[in-house]
Amino acid sequence: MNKFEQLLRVNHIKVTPQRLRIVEELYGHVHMSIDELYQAIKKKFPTISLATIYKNINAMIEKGFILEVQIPNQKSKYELVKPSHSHVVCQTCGKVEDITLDLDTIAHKAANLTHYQIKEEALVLSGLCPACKAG
Amino acid sequence: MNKFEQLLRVNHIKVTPQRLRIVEELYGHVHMSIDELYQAIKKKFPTISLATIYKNINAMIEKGFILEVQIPNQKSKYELVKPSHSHVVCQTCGKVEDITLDLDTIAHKAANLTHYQIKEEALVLSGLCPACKAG
DNA sequence: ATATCATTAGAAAACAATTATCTTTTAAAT
DNA sequence: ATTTAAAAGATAATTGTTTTCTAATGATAT
Ligand SMILES: [Mn+2]
Ligand SMILES: [Mn+2]
Ligand SMILES: [Zn+2]
Ligand SMILES: [Zn+2]
Repeated sequence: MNKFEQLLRVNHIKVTPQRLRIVEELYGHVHMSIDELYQAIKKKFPTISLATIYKNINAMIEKGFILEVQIPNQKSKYELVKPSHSHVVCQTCGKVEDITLDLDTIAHKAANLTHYQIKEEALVLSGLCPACKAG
Repeated sequence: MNKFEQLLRVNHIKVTPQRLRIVEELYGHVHMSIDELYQAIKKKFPTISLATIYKNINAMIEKGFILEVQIPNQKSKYELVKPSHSHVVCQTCGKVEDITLDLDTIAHKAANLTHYQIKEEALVLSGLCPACKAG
């Protein structure tokens, strides 16, 4: 049993070929929008329905092993859950990359200032990637 | 000439009663979704069209004096541009608050790690507000 | 103040994104 | 192998956003 099949079983979600391809795609591409997923999966799975993508993405978010990443001026991307991290986005070419930054200090400061109990942090930094900066 | 009228003129956008109400509402409520704006403005302006809200919000974003704030599990909110700041959101009641945090260190670290030129930062912290934490 | 012109508001239609419904198929447990 | 609940796929319905068109209005010049 491969790791993607395991991922689905561990999360008590039935293993189907469509779901396996979704997690395989996300593993390979890291961040994908609904439509990017749909287009990618259609190549090997021409009959898949867009509704299947939506339903499964929502189910997987519900189960907690994939995550929505909101990006300014783009459709949301989805990714497999992994250790908490932030994102940098290129305003020119749209590329999205992971970056690990320690937000603990910031989060504590925020908790002290607002008296909120902070549970999640979402940081997106936008700018120019090395390629677009040069070109 | 009041400050809202000025805000529109300074940004080279024609002053209309509908636009004045939009910026007045945003000034009063700080963060509002399209629909919250629509409902609020309809009270004093029953004939306003939803398309007018959309068109004006987009125009004002274009001009650069209002800003979209993306929030997990909520529709985007819009606010008048003011000094850069972050947001805390209550996962229970949905309340959104401003918080001023210094992200410069983080942004520089990110620039060094990724070689991106960072131009904007969007940080949203989610958790429980004091009221929901207690109740 | 009035006339002019470009822009905007409003209404409706068009378009896009997402969710719900229904039937057939399929995964997995017995 | 049989059974059963869940999922896929197709489609319709819903929701969200943009476009189009015409009448109204704000800005500018007279
Ligand atoms: Mn990521
Ligand atoms: Mn704000
Ligand atoms: Zn780039
Ligand atoms: Zn709350």
